[in-house]
Amino acid sequence: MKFSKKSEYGLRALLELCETYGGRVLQRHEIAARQNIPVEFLEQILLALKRAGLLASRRGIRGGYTLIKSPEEITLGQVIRILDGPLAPISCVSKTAYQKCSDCPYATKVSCPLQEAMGVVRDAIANILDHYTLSRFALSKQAEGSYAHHDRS
Amino acid sequence: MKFSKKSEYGLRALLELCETYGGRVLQRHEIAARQNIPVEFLEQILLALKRAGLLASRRGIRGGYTLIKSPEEITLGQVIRILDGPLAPISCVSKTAYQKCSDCPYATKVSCPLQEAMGVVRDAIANILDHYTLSRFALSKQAEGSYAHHDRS
DNA sequence: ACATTTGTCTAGTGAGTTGCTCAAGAAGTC
DNA sequence: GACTTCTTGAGCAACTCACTAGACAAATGT
Repeated sequence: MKFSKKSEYGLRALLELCETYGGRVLQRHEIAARQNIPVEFLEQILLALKRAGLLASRRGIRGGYTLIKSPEEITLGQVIRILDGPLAPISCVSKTAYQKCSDCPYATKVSCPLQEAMGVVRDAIANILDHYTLSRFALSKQAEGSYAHHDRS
Repeated sequence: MKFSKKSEYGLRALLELCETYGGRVLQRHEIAARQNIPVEFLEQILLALKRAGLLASRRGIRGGYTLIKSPEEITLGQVIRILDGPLAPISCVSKTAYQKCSDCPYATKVSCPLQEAMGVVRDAIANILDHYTLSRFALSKQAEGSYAHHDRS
């Protein structure tokens, strides 16, 4: 149940791009240096985000990347889906990439216990991540209190 | 962000063991056949659950596995942690397996945006899974309605 | 006693994923 | 047209996942 480095780097990169939103462009190496990310790997991530329509880019000496949508409009859920695929913990409960499980004996039945439980988890994750905007995300760069009640994990 | 087959199989196996709880033992091949799981793989899973104290076993011709704790006392969270490790989506927010992220520039700061966001996700997942008992899980074998509101995932 | 049937343990393995790296090319700028 | 940036694609070592295999230990039946 881990998110990949790709998502992590992507989100950290967007953090930088949020800061210069509306202003100047940022180059790969600037982002990479500030966020401590391998440049060549970061590049792939930025390209993916560009193809998904979040970023614009320019080549040449004054080139670089910019956010093309406002940080209010972008959610962590979007970004993670772009870089990591669907959020669902098992694919038979995914809304964006549903797949009937082949080996599960409940696949043909009316209800599946696993599907029931994992559906709840997926909804919870999606609910949080699809309402967590980049602007709120970038906010916690400066300050912040604590959150929610703490169980183990 | 997927759970492994190990967790899935483990939970499905426990579904069977719940049914005979307090009664007879179940053998690997019975569970495997009913739940459509490769026997030898299932074995590893059952052993792990045994070492964790959820199952007891007997060898020999009348041997097999039994649940040793009541389905009320076992949660999906426990099982998944045993088979898949910590629930936390990144290790710097794990309560059971915390690790300071080495490359993150916020690691030394007071707050990290990623940690903030992922902490919320972890709490949500843990909250659901640590309160979802095996008995409730086994319940949805017979019937069930739908749950929560549906966003994408 | 001894064969049979079960669980126990350790190691191996092929396929796929992750987290990068490299190199050649295309498009801007000066 | 030289230089700088993004763009594309391929490649690759290390690791994880989902199993598989085999030797061994204990319980039972005869």
